[in-house]
Amino acid sequence: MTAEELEFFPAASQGGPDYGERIRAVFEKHLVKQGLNLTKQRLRILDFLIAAKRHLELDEIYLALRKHGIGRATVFRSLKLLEECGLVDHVTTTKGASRFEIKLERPHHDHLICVECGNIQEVRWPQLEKIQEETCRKLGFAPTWHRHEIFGRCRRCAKA
Amino acid sequence: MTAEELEFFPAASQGGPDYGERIRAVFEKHLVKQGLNLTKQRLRILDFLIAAKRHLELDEIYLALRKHGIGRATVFRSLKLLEECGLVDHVTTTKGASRFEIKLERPHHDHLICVECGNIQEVRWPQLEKIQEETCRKLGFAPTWHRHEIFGRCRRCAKA
DNA sequence: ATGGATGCAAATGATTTGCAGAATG
DNA sequence: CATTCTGCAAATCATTTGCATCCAT
Repeated sequence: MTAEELEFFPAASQGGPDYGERIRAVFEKHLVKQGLNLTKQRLRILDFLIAAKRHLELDEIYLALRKHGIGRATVFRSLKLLEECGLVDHVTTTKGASRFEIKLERPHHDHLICVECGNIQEVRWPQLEKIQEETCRKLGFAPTWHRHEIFGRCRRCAKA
Repeated sequence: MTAEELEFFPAASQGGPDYGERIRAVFEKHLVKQGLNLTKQRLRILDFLIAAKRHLELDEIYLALRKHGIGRATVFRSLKLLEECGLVDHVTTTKGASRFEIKLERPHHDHLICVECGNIQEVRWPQLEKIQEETCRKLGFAPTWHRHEIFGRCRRCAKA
């Protein structure tokens, strides 16, 4: 396994200059195309996700923003819109709620999920992706997305 | 990718002589150890899973067996027991209910799930397993289980 | 004005649990 | 007899929707 084949990176690796602007532009474009509006609630939810730089549960977002009068349903519907335009992805955890993250300009990655502390570590496996694609092609299976999650105990929790 | 690296097999590849007997033996042993009993309901549920040779939803089992007076809760609790002793595994599908399958003596495999017809195709990726293990070791992550599912349209549905 | 957007509360759907009676060893 | 089991119904919990109202254009 070489360095190209295996790359780790923190969720915070996203960014660069004007990252937030680019994200908002994609969102607005999507909304306009659908005849929808970029409301302040939607913007606030998106900004919160960008700032978090990690996987958030719907309720984490809701609890943080309800002081601004934003309801759970709005968070839910905004996340849906954000997924529709490819800005956001979600991870279905074993038990409990899904976790959402910004994915624009972030390479595809898989997740190591600590069942102890809930922390999610990301890992890139370009080689695995290649094998998957080849397999699907051979089988005539047309993949739209995949989920590859390893559950266990992270370094810190494994020691404790 | 060689033949050893990539192996497909139908869910019905399980079996061989006395397969059902071996499964029942594992179950009974587990129950006895816990001071529990191998009741006729539990046996019926297990047998139904063995006979099915495919991924079943809890409700499929329930609907098939309720004519024998078996309740949903019993199916639920039996599946839990069967997972505890390693006889059964479940796949969390995108939407809807989990699907359960017998796993005794079946090699680990991943799933290609058709979002159109719900069919689940299985695939073995020994090479991928190896890479995963190595990565976890490097990161000090102690894996307990993983889930690797590709969603898309199967050959038949992709054509239609 | 008109259509989209929001928040609330209630519906949904899968999963899980409490409990009283039945079955088991 | 002392537990364990079971089925029912009801509780949970995340997710989703209906609806009256609010807001932006």
